[in-house]
Amino acid sequence: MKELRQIHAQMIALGLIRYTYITSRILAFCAISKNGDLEYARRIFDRIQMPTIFNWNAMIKGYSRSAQPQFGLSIFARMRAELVLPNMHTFPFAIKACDGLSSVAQIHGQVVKFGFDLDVYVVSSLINMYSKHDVGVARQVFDKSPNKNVVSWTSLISGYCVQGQVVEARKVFDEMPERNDVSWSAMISGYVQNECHTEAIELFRELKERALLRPNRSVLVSILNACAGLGASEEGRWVHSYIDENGFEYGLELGTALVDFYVKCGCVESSRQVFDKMPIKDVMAWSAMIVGLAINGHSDSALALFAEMERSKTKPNAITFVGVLSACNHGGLVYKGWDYFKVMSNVYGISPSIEHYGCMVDLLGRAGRVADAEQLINGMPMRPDGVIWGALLNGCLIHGHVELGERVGRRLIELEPHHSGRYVLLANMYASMGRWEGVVSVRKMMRERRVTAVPGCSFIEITGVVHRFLVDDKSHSKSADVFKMLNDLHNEVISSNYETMMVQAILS
DNA sequence: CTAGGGTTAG
Repeated sequence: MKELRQIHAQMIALGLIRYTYITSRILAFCAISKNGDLEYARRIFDRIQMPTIFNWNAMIKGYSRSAQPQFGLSIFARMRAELVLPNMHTFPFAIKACDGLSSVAQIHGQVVKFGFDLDVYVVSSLINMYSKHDVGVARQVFDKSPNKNVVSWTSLISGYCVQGQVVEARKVFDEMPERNDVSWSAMISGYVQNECHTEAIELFRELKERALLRPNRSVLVSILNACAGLGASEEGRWVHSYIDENGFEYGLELGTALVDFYVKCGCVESSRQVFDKMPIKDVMAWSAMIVGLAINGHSDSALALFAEMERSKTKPNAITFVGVLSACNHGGLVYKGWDYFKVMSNVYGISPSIEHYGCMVDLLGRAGRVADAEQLINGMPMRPDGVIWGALLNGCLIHGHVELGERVGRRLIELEPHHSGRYVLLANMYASMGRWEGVVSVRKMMRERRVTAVPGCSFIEITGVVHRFLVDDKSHSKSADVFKMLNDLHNEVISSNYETMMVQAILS
């Protein structure tokens, strides 16, 4: 871009600017290229007296992929006001610049008016844009269109997926006459976006077995997502070796997806190895690693990595601070947590979200500072949700603040009357204080409201077999060994003066 | 003379 500006300046100096063809090429590069400069393109564009359709299209395209696609529409409107005729290249980007259902419909009118409603490119753009707002309309356009190709089919799939209609999407996927890597990718990532992780992995296995297509990067990213959601470490590790064997680079998306996958499976070392190998790291990559260290209990490493991130001049965002604050939370670092909470808004201008408040309430509550936590909640700019009150109640439970706990617990139950865990927490608090009449009243309320406690369960995958454990579950073939191990661990914790350690952690 | 659509991380 720097070189281009120099060339452009020389052209102006030499009077070559009247060679409109070259100016057009420069304009197009600035507007469209990934390392271009849309503002600069706009300045060139504004000085052209009679822009050609090529110039107009370049500007519309540039804006349509920018942060303000609406400007693309206003360029299109200006173009029409100057009575310039659009061509087939104009519409895909004018459509992409639409921000709502009504603007799509208006552009659709223009498409019909100029007779481009048979063009596959234009039609699939329309289907894609309609499906973001109303997949029914997208379907109508699709059904009416005589020229369908793999792209229009794929647009319809992602449309259904965006609307949460995965079953419909799958029907379309099964019906389509031919599929390419993007269609597979759209269907698999659609499953993942709708939390249908198992279906995503099944479809991925089908793709592998058919061996028609090599999974592309976006498929791999989506599958890693699914593996992360399921804790399917075997499948994810397979993907990792596939990535290495096939020479895929640890780019931002794929690298971050790998980091996140390992983090969610609790393999902090593997995730750190991938992270360290990533040649370029952006906010998301740093955040994934920091959050990962934090949720796996490596508070010090998480905070050290945050310091490193600051040194690398990568600007942290709201998610980064979720990681930083939860690191403080897991490490019991109350004062540091407060400091970071202030740094977040004062230094980085990030206003705390409900998640950040959740971390702080949790942190204060666990440290026994329930009054401070309550004060923080009262000062929140947004309405506290169940997570916030739950964190406070948990603090009350740990530190025996029965009056506040009771108040919060009752409030929480009214806020989420069908959430069994809230009743259980309150009942546990009564039980811990020996207030059995309280326990009985909570149990009674649950019975009357027909709220049943969902037993907590956890999964672990060992050599491809998933083992499931419920509370007090003795059905597993090795359950005697499991309970013996638990008992040994419990005794070890008791004898190693665990409480003193906790108090030190909280006071540090 | 130049150019167009669908998938992709925290």
